[in-house]
Order: sequence, then structure tokens, then C-alpha cells
Amino acid sequence: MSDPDRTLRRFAGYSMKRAFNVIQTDVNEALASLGLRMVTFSALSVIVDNPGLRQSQLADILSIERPNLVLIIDDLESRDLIMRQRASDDRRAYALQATLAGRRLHDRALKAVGGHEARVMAGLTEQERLALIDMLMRIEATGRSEDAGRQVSGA
Amino acid sequence: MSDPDRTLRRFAGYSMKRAFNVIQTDVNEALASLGLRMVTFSALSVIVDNPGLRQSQLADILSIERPNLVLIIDDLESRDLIMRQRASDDRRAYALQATLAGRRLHDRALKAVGGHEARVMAGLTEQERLALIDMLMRIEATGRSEDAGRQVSGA
DNA sequence: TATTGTTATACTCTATAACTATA
DNA sequence: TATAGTTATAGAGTATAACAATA
Repeated sequence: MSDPDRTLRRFAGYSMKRAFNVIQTDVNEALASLGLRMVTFSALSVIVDNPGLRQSQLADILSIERPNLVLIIDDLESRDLIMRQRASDDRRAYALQATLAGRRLHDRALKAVGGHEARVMAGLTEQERLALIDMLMRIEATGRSEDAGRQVSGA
Repeated sequence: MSDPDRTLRRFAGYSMKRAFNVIQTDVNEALASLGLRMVTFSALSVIVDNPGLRQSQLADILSIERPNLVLIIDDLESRDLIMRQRASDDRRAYALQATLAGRRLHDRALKAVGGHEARVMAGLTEQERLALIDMLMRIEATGRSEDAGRQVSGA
């Protein structure tokens, strides 16, 4: 029996699931020593880059449900990597701010994730890696526009 | 605030997670009317293509833990899509066989997944789609060889 | 009334230990 | 003693409903 999953290999989605498993395992190993997971690193990164962000905005950016983001923010705040500051113009909301420690950990995490990316993409040229990112973003955009179209036509 | 996740977008892994979410949602919608999920379709497909396969072999092929495969096989068997036949040469093992109904459902599922693939890959040329599959398989292979190397050096 | 963040909850996916029956 | 399949279970990840405080 050669190539037992040859039928499935005709679909990009099948190979993407398997490639993403490799990536997820490797990036979580790269971040573990910093006390971060893929999702907590992503949240920290967006907060560092966008000071004053609201939790609901961050949830939208990362496509995470608001209830699930609460625990992620709790985790980062309990380790003094970020702060929840009550927004002056809307006392329901928090303005999220990275602390100095948070920015420093983010710098270290960026290097760790950069090393991970170099490792798992070692079989690709830099040109191929950039083409891959571009194709992935087009796939994501196609899905988003289909969702939007479905909501419009369904309304 | 423009491009709030621009730092993360430099990593292929981040865009792959988001693209894969789109793919997973769409393929599961495409298979739902057939009573299949991504993983049950994958298992059915490998069984159809490889009659007589053992459960442990199928688990290896799909990179699923053996305990998790049991429920998937239970599901397919309870709907008479596959059969567990005791292996004549090893009474601990099962030889998995697709039934006629299983092969017929697999034909319909292949068409549904083909339609899904065409939909989510609409923003890519066929050449790009094939290049994407090739790159994903190289990423997966890099990860597998690193795992093997780690086990060797760790042994 | 609607929105922000929160709590509680449930469902899926995945991973591990330990069992049984065979080998 | 080891292996095939199974059971039980626990941990992530993800999704929805409903609540308090505020708009």
C-alpha cells in the first residue's frame, strides 16, 4: 500500500491541517519557556502594537469570542504584562496597555517565533514563504466575503 | 489604527491558522448534509482506498491517537458505511472494509469536498493551488524529520 | 434598548493511562 | 512481555446564553 492517503492529498485543506499541526506544535514549544501560548502571544502582540485597544476590538481582530478572550486577558494581566485601564470616555470598557515587562517579553517572544518560523519553513525559499502568506490571506479573504454574502442574502 | 495585526502577519503560521479556520468551517458545512465531518470523511476515504486496513494503521496514516479513532470507526460502522472484520491471522485486530453504501457515500462526499475546495481556493489559480499543496507537504515533512531527529538525539 | 465585560456552561478535539484479549 | 482495540478521563479550544454595569 503506497501513498495510502493519495485521494485526500488532492485537497489543499487536508495538507494544510497536517502542516498546521506541525506549526502549532513547534510554535507552542518555542513559546513555552516564556509562559506563552500561540493565542496569548497573539493577544500580547496586538496590544503592544495598538495601545488603548478595547477587549471587544481585540476579540474582533483575533476572531476570538469575547468570553474566551477574558481568560486570556486575565492571564496576561495577572503576570503584569498588560493593564486593564478603565476608559475615560466609556466606563464599561477597558483600554488595554502593555507594561514595560510586557513589551520586553514581546520582544523576546518575537525572536522565539521568528526562530520557529525559520525552522518550519526551512524547506521553502523566502520567495515561496512570502507567496504562501499571500495565498493564505487570499483564502481567508474569500471565506470572509462568502460569510458576508451569506449574511446579506440570508437577511 | 490600520492593519492592527501587521506584526503577526509576517508569520505564515498566523495566516495559516486563519485560512484553515475558513477551510474547516466550509468543508464541515459541505459535509454536514451527508452526516460527515472532516475527520470521518478522511477516515472513510482512506478505508475505501485501502481495504483490509487495521485500525492502528489507519490511526498512523491520519495521525490520530488510537483511542480517538475508536469513536470515529464506531460512528461509521453504526451507519453501515464500513465493517469491522476480525483479521484471520490476528484475532486481536480488525480488517476495515467499506460497504457498498460507504463507497457510494464516499463518492458523493468527494464531489462535495471538491466543490468546497473550488469555493475556498477561488482566489488562487490552479497552478498556485498545486504549489500551495506542495509547500504544505514540505512544511509537514520538515516537522516530521525534526521530530524524528529529536527522538534520536533524545534517545 | 444596546453594548462591554463577565460568568456559567457545553461541545468538540486531542492526549494519556490503564484495561482485555490476544499474540 | 508486547500489541490491538477499548474505556475512562482530562485538558485545550471554541461557542452560546444570560447577567451587571454603563451607555
